[in-house]
Amino acid sequence: MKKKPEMPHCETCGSRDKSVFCGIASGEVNDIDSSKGCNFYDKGQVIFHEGNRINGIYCINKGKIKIFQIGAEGKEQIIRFAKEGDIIGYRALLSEEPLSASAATLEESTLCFIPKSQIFKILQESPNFNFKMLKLLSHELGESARIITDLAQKPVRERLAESLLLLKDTFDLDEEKNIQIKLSREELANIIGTATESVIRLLSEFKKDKLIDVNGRNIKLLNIPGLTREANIFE
Amino acid sequence: MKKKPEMPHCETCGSRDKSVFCGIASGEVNDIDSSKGCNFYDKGQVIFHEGNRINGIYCINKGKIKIFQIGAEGKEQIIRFAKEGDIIGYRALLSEEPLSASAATLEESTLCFIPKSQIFKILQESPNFNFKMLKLLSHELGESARIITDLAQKPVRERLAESLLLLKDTFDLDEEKNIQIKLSREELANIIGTATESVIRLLSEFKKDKLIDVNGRNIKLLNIPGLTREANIFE
DNA sequence: TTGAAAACATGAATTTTATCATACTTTTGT
DNA sequence: ACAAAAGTATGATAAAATTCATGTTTTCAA
Repeated sequence: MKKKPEMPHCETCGSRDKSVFCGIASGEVNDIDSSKGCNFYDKGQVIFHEGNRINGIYCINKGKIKIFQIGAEGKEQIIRFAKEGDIIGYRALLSEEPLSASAATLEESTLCFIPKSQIFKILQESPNFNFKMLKLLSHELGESARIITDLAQKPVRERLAESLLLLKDTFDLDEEKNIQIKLSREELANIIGTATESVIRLLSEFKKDKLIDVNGRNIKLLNIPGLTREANIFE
Repeated sequence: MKKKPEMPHCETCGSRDKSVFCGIASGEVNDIDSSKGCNFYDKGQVIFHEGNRINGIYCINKGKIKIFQIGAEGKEQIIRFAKEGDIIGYRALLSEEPLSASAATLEESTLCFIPKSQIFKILQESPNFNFKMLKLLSHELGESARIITDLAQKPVRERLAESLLLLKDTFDLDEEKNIQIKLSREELANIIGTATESVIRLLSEFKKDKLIDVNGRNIKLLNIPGLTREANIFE
C-alpha cells in the first residue's frame, strides 16, 4: 500500500523558483497554498480527460506526465511532456474551451491543483505572472510549429532520432547517458506518429549503428552528434 | 502602377471590433494610431523572415497572409493563415524569441505595424487586452495540437479533405460555394505535408466524386457532409 | 503578342511505411 | 509460483505516397 505523501507547501517547494510562479509576492504564495489541493497519482493514472471542462490548473510537484490526444482511429498522439515544476491544464483554463488533450502520469507523481479563481486573481494582481504566462504560451506555440513542420516533412527515421534528442533535453541523461524517462515502444511511436513496429526496427538499427544502446525501456545516447545528423538538424 | 492606399485609422477600422483590440480604451486607440506605421504589400511579398527579431506586431487591415516555416530540405510548411483583423508576429514578440516562422501575402494587402513599446504599454494598462492575448495564444495552441494529431495519424486524402473544410471556415465561401482563397496546388501540399502531385491527383478524385469542383485555383465545395466524411471528422 | 517560365496534369517506377503473422520475453495479478 | 497478458521482436506482404518522366496549359514579362 502506498503512503500518501505530506502536503507540500509552495513556500518550500523546490521547483517553485524554476516555475512560472517564481516571481510572485509571498502573500500570493500563501494564498495559493491555502486554496490548493494536492494529490498522489499512481503510474498510468489519468489526471484529466480531453473534452472535459477544467476548473483550475495542476502544478507538478513530483513526477512525469504525458499530454495526449486521441485521433480519429482511437490512436493516442502524445503532444508534449511535463515534469516537476511544470503546470498543465492552463491552455483550456485560459482559452475557456474544453480540454483539447488528456494528461496521464508516466510514473508515480504528486500534483497540486490550484483553482481557477486563484489563478485569475494572480493574473490580475501580478503583471509578472501575467507576462510569464504570455511567454510560456507563446514559447509553446513556437515549439508546436516546429513539431508540425517535422511531422509534415521528415521521414520516420529522422523523427525518431529527433524525438530521442528532445526527450534528452526535457528529461536529461543520467550518469550512464540513459534518457531519464521510460517509455514503451508504443509511446515512442505515439510521439512521432508511426507504427510501433517501425520504432522497434529503427531502434535496433540505431543500436547496430552504435548511436544508442537499448536495454528494455532504457535508452542510452552513445553518439549525440551522430543522432543529430540522423535527425537532419542543422541549427 | 499601384496607388498607395490612404493610411487607415484604427478608430474607423472596420475590422477592429472583430479583433483583439476591440475592448481597449479610446485613448489607447489614439495612441496606437499615432505610433503605428502602415504599408501596402503586393501579392507574394514577404512581411517578415523566420529567424529574425521582430520589434512590434502587424495588424492586417486588408488582405490574406500565410505563415510558414522552411523545413530541413528547404520545403515550405504552412503553419496557419491570417486575414483582415488578425495580428501576426505576436508570438515572437511576446516570447522574446526570434521569429519561428515567416509571413507572406497571398494577395495585395495593407498591414499596420504597431511597435513593441506600444503593445507592452497596452498590455500593462489594459487587463482586457492582456486577457485577450492569453486567450488568443491558448486557443492557437489548441489548434496546433489538433493539427499535430492529424498530421501524425491521418492519411493524405483525409488531411486534404480536412484542409479544404478548414480553409472554408477561415475564408468563407462566396455565393457560388467557392473557397474565398486562391492557393496553388503546391501551397495546398505545403499545408498538409505532401507532394504537389498527390494534391493534384486527390483534387481530381474529389472532383470525380462530386465532392468539389475545380476551376484553376477556384475550389467549389459541392458536398460538405461528404467532405467531412472523407476527412474522417466526427465531432 | 509572343516566348519563356511556372503551374498543372498523368502514368510508371520506386521507396517508404504500415499491416499481418508469428514467436519470444517480460510483467503482472492471483 | 505460475498462468495470462502485455510488450518486444522479426520477416513477409501490402498499401500508401513519393519521385521521376513527360506533356499540356496557364501566366507573366519583355
